Amino acid sequence: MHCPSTVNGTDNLANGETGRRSCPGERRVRPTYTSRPPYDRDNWVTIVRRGKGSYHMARKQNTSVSIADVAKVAGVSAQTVSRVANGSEAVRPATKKRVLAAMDQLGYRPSFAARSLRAGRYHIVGLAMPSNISATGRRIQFENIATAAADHQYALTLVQINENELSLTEASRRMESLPVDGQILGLGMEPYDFESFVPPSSIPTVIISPKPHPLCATVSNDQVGCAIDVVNYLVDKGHQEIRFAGGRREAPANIGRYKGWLQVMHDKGLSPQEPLFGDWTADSGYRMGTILARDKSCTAIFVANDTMAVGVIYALREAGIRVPEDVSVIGVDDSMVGVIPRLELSSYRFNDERVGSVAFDLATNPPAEDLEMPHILVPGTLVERSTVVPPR
Amino acid sequence: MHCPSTVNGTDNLANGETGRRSCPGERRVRPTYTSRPPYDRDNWVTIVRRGKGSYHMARKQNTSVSIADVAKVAGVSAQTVSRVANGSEAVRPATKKRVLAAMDQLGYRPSFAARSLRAGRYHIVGLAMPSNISATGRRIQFENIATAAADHQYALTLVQINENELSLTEASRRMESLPVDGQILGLGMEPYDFESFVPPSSIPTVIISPKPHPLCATVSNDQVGCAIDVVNYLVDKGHQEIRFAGGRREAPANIGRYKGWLQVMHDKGLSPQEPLFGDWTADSGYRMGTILARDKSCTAIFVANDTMAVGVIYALREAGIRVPEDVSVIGVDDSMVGVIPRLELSSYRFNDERVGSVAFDLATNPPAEDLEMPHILVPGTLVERSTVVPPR
DNA sequence: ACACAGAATGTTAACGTTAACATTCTGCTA
DNA sequence: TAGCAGAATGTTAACGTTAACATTCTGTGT
Repeated sequence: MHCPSTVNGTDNLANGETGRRSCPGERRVRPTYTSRPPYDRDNWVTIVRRGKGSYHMARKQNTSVSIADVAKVAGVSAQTVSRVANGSEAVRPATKKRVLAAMDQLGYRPSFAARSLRAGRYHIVGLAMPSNISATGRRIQFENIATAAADHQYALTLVQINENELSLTEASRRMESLPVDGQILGLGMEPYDFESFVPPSSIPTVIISPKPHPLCATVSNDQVGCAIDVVNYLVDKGHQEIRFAGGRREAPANIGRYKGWLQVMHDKGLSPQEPLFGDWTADSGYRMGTILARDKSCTAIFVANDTMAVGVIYALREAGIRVPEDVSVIGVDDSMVGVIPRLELSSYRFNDERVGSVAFDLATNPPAEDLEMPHILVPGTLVERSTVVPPR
Repeated sequence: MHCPSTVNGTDNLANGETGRRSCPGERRVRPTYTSRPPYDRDNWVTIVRRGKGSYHMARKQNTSVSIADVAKVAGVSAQTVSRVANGSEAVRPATKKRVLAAMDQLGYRPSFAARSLRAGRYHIVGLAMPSNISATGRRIQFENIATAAADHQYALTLVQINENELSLTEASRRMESLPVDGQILGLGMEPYDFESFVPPSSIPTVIISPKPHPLCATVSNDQVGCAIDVVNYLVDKGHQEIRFAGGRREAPANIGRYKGWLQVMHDKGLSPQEPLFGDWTADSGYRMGTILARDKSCTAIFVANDTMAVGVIYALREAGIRVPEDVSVIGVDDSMVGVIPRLELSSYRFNDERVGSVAFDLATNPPAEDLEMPHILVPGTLVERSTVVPPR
């Protein structure tokens, strides 16, 4: 993803000896620019300051210092250095001091590769995700897995999967060549090889999926449960004509929410009207809203995410329908807090933190060989704000 | 971040032999639930299905298969296996076939640890970020670094830094014990040890920072340049009374944008009115909007991000001031596309992709020892939409 | 001063891979 | 059919670390 190299005249200043390309307008400035108020945009200067003594020296012996080097300098055996490095008790204070001094002097850092070669473990979990991490849900999931890992002193290694080829097999294959103790596959959409995927024997595998998999542990937000809770809530408030405004038809999350809505409507003996489907954006919500505005009998709308819910509300209000006085609206995700002033959108908040920690847990501490594969659905909670009231 | 263990009665089904805790409401369901329309929320079933032959077999010899095992089975030397594994030409097709068969049979995977111990490289870059990755800007940065890494066949390892102790030294220390060839430190706020930080000699280090650092390469979006472009644009449209509605006072991004605004106002001989500051949220924008609504001479407002710009616009409109007819408003980030229907907010879009690729590039292919430390500011582009027009 | 227990330190080997060199094949030429 | 070049394969050693065992200290009690 390098910038097209339309390098303009003044730009060559930024091309270092390494041959790095720069983009038009990109510039290097001298270290002091922030303290020079009359910021001069066209006067690009190349900085000259360099590291001092210690840093420069350290760079010299860049070619990794090994435990043997430290041992030689400290006048002890490699094993003793290892003991000091690992905080063993059985080292005389005087020796320890000598070793620490030698480490410091040489800038010794234990080699991750050598350590994990011995240990057979990495203390890292891998996460495979599609490239557009930003999409709500995915992003939050990612963040929470990262947090769970950090809580357990694990690092997280990310493998980006091309949006267009969501294949569990491919994701897993790439992960296998990386230093990970377990892998979490969060591909969002159901990948085409979901059924046929066989997890590698070498690393525990968890799939983030609302659908169970015969050979892998799976974790997910409980989409159906979410819809059940939301629709029950609306019914409890007294609503009977509850419409469903969904997201992308084939999205697993959308399907789950739709199913839950349908089920409760049936269970309660209510007649579900034609569901609508959008594409998760506010615009598609707006479009559905214009249609829903014509349904005079409808008193509540369950929208499959908050972004679309905003669109629905705009459309309703433009059509002269008040929310919540005339029609109640509830979304999913609880993602609109602090984004739109004076909009207190009722919503459903998933427990992404829990999903992350369960996924991490299953990936690093997999169930025993002969146990069944867990399929865990994590419930969220309904967030009451002000867009749902009893019908008039 | 485990769930408090108020495990209820029915819940113990979910407690596997591994002693894993489950949360109330969490459940395991049988694999077939999605195809069982009358979804029964209270009937939790534990799945029993297990892997078949091949999978089970593979699990057996879990304790990693080495190159020597493959060699033995294939009746060749380890070196030959290595050659096959690395796609060397110099292997007779018949031999290659035997080796591949042996690999397949045993489920051989080369050991990352051993390989990188030999190679001295990992093909992984490390990224240190504060825990709340979601914050606009940071998230996008993250995503773009991940993409840049993927483009170069690198994986990305994330180290989360506690929001409350943003220390470059600490971040770097943790990174040093991980398998990374280079590190990118993106701590957001300026960490307290920015000045005193000495990068490790072992791995190339890049800081994402609008301020240069004497010992490290630095990359950043050009905040000052952004403001300069935006304010010049407003001036070109004919605006003279241009107010600034900023974000968190001490945030580096906010400071840069403020400085750029101030500079252009001075350069153009315009008199800058008192700047306002919020906290990046729509609510704070709304608050600033109510104040700005009282300034009758102001014709344009430069808001330091889009979220606040939305708040400002709401407040203005509620005060009966039309946007853009009476007052033009422009934000930064271009983050509101598709979020609010019918709002076409003019904005400034940073080139985060470029920042990510430059950061990655500097981390994996650092400038030669005796070169000056680069400090690179990446410009963005102004996005004209419909909230800026010439003043009446 | 001597024996001895236990602490401190050292030695060896192994983790899995591959570069560099060594050896053995293969097919071809004279 | 010997000789040979070059292809195919094998052997050795090293990457940096640490578990397991071996050795050497140290101080204490006689």
